[in-house]
Order: sequence, then structure tokens, then C-alpha cells
Amino acid sequence: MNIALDEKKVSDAVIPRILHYLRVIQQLEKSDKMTISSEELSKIANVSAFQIRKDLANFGKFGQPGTGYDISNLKKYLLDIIGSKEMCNLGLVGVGNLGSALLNYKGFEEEGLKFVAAFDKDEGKVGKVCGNVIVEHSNNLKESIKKNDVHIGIIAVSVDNAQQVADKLIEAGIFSILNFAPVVISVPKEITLRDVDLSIELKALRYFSVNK
Amino acid sequence: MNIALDEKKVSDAVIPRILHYLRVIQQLEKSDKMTISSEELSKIANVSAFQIRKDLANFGKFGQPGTGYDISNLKKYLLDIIGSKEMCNLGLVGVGNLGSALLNYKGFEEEGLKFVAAFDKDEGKVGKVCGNVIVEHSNNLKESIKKNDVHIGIIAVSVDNAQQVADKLIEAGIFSILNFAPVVISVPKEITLRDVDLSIELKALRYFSVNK
DNA sequence: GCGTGTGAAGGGTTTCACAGCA
DNA sequence: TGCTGTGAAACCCTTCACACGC
Repeated sequence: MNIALDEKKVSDAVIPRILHYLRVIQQLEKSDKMTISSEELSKIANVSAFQIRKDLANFGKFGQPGTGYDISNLKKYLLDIIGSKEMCNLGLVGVGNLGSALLNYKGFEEEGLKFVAAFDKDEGKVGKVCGNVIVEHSNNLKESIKKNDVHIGIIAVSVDNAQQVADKLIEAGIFSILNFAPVVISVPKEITLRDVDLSIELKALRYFSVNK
Repeated sequence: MNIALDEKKVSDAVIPRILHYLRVIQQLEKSDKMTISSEELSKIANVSAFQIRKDLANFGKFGQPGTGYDISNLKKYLLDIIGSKEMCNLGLVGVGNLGSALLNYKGFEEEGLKFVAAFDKDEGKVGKVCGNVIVEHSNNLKESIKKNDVHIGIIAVSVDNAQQVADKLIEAGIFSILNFAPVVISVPKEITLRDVDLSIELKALRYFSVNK
């Protein structure tokens, strides 16, 4: 029943799936079902039942043989696994179309994600209210990141400025970066960087669709 | 030298990496370098040189032993592999914050991706010009999708409407869907669906950062 | 000599089959 | 009986080492 983080290294592929299961469980919570078997979950999540049981077994024994998993308990366990108990503070750089959309998106807060700072180098945008934050000038970045205890930096600037912004974020003490600029950024290996490259998503989608 | 598509099934993991190499090559094109070795490419792309050579070998022999890869040729080959020669038509459903940002993003066109239609159920948005398209009412979806030859449908509506929109897109003849709604959508197996779930990206980022 | 392309080795992840428990 | 948890098998992907070509 113990949640065994850091005991043995859990495969990287597991975590996105755990988060995916959590999505499904959140949907199921709205129904009147109390328990669910790995087989049923499999059909909704499009992941094999074997895989689901193996993934969960990485972290403990949550299921009842003969019955399945208690939905509301499973949710708690999954949240524990990914460590979503406390709020995660986000800082955004680049308040363009995409940046504004992210700041104004209402869905993050209930997921434990919260924008606490936003930056732009355009004086015209500085001072503007976007979502729950007031846009600051990029010159304030380092100071504000520390003051607001930002955990994750989000890059939503143009290709030309992305590397430079990444460097500034790292200099400000950020260890986790989500990059939306369609460019390959280099960071020291102690920094965790993930890219969301929509052109790549769309082209991969087309490829898989054609070669299915 | 032949591009051997559909000869033997290429692993799914290869394609996103191919697109990633293409990003790097596009950046390199701006420099005055003419050729690059897998070793040099490895450092920029953060992928092992073995991996790069293996990935490319899936599709043919592009490299010069002793020299490396000709940058502008490699670009052509990579574009061939992923079939990016002709324009890919995009249709968007849900002209909210995120939807508008996507429609107004200038970077897609040069990547061979083009919005040709956008839909919303809100009468107030219908008729508005966003990027290169005029927003249509969702009731026109089926007709307009066919008329404009939309290849990929993009879902940027709320959680509650996502499944229904997916069903409508499929009914309209769409086979490829990119879903931004943070919900698990079910589609028939002949449909290719990819999710971009930003909350999951952020939480995975945090997990990997903490457990690094 | 330098760097690619590739068969073989290695490692890791998914699949399977079944023991064990409710 | 029904379904989980798990060691073993199968599979796939990455890594390696080296033969070959420039």
C-alpha cells in the first residue's frame, strides 16, 4: 500500500500514462461507478489492461482482486504518485497570441497549476492584466521569478529569442522549462526541458494517418 | 538513394525524431556550413549519433562516408520522408483563446500547414476574420470541411464538447485529429488521434524535474 | 584517415500466463 | 468465479563495433 517513489527507477514512459489514467479517472468520477477493472479502464484509455496493471504495480497494490480498483481511492493514489498535492507556480515569457491564451485559460488552476508571473519585452504589453497576473518587463525576470517562487518557466516567444530567454530563465534559477518556440534549445543537463512543437505534432499526425 | 516508404514498417518513434532533425537542419541552413556529420548533429539535436544514422538508414543512404551529410540535400530527403511537399489543410473547431492564437500564428504556412476553415457555435464569433479564414458556424462544419478539402481537424473546444466535435469531424470525413481539450476522446481505430494536453506536459515536466 | 551504413549485442518495455486472493 | 499482481517470454528499440567507401 506504500507509494514507493525513488525506490527503483520507474521507466520514463510510465509517467505520461499515469497522467493519462488520471484524466480517465477524473471523467469516471462524474459517473456513478464506484470501482473499475483494468479491463474496463483499458477500453477507455486505449492502453492494454496488462500495461495498466504493470504501471500501477510500480507504485504499490491499489486493486482488489475480484473487484478492480476503487475509483476515488485510485485517484488519490495517482495524485500521490505524480506529487500533485501542492500548487505548481508557472512563469510565462512572451505574451503574444499563444502566451495570452495560456494566461487566460481557466483549466490550469483546478489541475494545481497557476501562473504567478508573465513577462514581455514590449513596453506596450507591460502593465496589462492577463488572467491572474500583470505583465512585467523582461528586465524584471530574474528578480520576479525568485520573488514569486516560479517552478516552471514557459517559453512562448519567437524563434529568434527562445535560446536567450531560456538562458535567462536558467540564470534566474529555473530548472524546468516548457518551450513552445519551434526551435531546438540547448540547456545544461541538470535542466529539464520539454518541447511542444505544434508543427511537428501536425506533421507527425499526417504521417501516421497516411502510413496507417 | 531511394526513399523507401512502406517497404518495411518504420518504428513509430522514428518519425518525431526525423521531424526534430529537420528542425535542426533548418537552423543550420542559415549558417554557412555545407555538410554535417552525425556526430556534430548529435550534439545539437541531443540524440546519439548511432541513433541518427540508424534513423536515416531506414529511408536510404544519404551520407558521404568521410564527409557526412550535405545539409541542403538532407533537408530535401527529410522533407520527402515525411511527405511535406504539398500543403496540408487544417480546420479548427473552437475559436476561443487558444483557437484564435493558432489561427493567428504566422509560422505554420512556411511549414506547409494552412488553416482553411474555422468553426464556432457562438453566433457572436461567426463572420469574424481570424488569420486567413472567416469563422463559420459549427452547423456548416460537414459541408465546409468537404468543400475546403480539410486534411486535419483541430479540436480547441471545452472538455464538455470535445467528444461531440470529434464525432462531427469524423462524420464529415476527417481521418486525422489533433485534440487540445484535456479529455480522453474515443474514436474508431481507422482515425488517427493525437492529444496535446498541456496540463499533462507541465505535470510530467515537474515530475521528471523532481525525480532527476 | 574519417565517417557512414549495418549486422549483432544489449537493454528495456510490453505482453503473456498464471498463482493467489476476495 | 473474477480480477489483481508478477515472474518469465517475447518483442522492439537502442547501442555498439566494424566493414566499407570517399
